[in-house]
Amino acid sequence: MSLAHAILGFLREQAMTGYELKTLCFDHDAQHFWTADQAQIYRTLEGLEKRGHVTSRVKRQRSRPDRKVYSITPAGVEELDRWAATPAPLPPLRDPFLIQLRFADRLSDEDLLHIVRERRSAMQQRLDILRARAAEEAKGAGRDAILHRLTLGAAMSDARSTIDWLDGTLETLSDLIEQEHPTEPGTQSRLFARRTDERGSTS
Amino acid sequence: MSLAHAILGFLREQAMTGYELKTLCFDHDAQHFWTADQAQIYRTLEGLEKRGHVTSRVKRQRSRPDRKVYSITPAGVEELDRWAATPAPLPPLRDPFLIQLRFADRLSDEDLLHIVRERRSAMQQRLDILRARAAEEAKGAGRDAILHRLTLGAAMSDARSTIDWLDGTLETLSDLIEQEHPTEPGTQSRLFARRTDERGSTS
DNA sequence: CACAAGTATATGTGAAGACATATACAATGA
DNA sequence: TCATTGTATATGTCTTCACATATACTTGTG
Repeated sequence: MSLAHAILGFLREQAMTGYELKTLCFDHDAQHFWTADQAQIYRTLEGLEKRGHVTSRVKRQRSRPDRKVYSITPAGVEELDRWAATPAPLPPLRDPFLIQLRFADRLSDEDLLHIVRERRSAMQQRLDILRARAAEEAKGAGRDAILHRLTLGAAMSDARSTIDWLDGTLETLSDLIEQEHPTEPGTQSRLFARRTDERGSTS
Repeated sequence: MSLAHAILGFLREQAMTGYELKTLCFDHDAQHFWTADQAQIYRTLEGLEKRGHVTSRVKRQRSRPDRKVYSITPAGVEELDRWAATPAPLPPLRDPFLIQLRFADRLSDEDLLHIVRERRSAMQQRLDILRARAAEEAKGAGRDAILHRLTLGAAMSDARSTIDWLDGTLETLSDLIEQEHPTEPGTQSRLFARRTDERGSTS
């Protein structure tokens, strides 16, 4: 269970509540490699406590709901290290967009180009966000900081290469469409308008 | 539900049984963009039949279990086209390996390099398989064939860029380790042995 | 001859994830 | 003052996916 180990990882850095794990860790730090639901986090914490990988103590608060602060146990640390050193199988290839593309032969030219362009723009947006985060966290030469930066780099490299592939795909498809029903010069439709920028935020 | 639409796509090309969908389609054609369990396929077919997107008729066989051949209905075709033209949200970034890397700061140098190298080799293997498939199916200039090749290209481009990132990561980590505890010339450990090939099958 | 592999469908079960909703109170802002 | 936002935990339910197992007959292999 990956989520459990991600939680152990964050708790090893600092004891925290479920709420903090969600808002500080999963919504920011881990955003580019693991996203998690609030409900899932709480239920996973329960499970970890049952297994003795974490412990909790409740802190009373007058003005707010009580905080249940979770700490990692030695058994939890051991489990995390064991898991982190065990090569995991590759995640299965599974992308709904590629299903769409695979079976897009009956789509109109407009719809076909549209879904690819939308995909590109969504990817560009993701890349922009990643770049912003990378710029923020550019400091630190310790092992931690370097590992953290490497994971960000993985996400960025992935987004970047996907965008490149989408651009190639767009060209292939444009050529195909043009070839299927050639237009006279001057009659060229807006469909084939070239992108104006290659890398910048397309927003 | 992506699986349902993938099934509709294959059935639009040809009426088939659940068994054929599994062995001919999902284990081969769709291997690089959607994998599916046999049980899932059968249950999804049931659901599609209830919704009127497919119909089935049973063919008696003396020597073998009966075949239940599924065909797509007009409603199914409509649903598929509608779905294929609707831009889907990006799949969430979620990779257990990046969790491992993010929290690998307490791993030994050996373990750290080991999981990255293992990952590289698994990716290389995936890429080799994809290349073999691309070589087999290099024919065809129709829309179908081109779209199919594009999806293969997506998977290959992804694997390739991941390998590049892993190579960069390996260098970063080697440098880091060397810097943390420098070795005298001649004492250099096997840890830092360079890869012998960049792109070929590392097997 | 025994055993494995291929053809074919189906069910049981459990984990993981997605989404909604309940509770409770404080501070902030329109 | 009324509504929203933030802090904080918890439960319910549904879908998707993964893994195991049952059934049944045939063909090929050692």
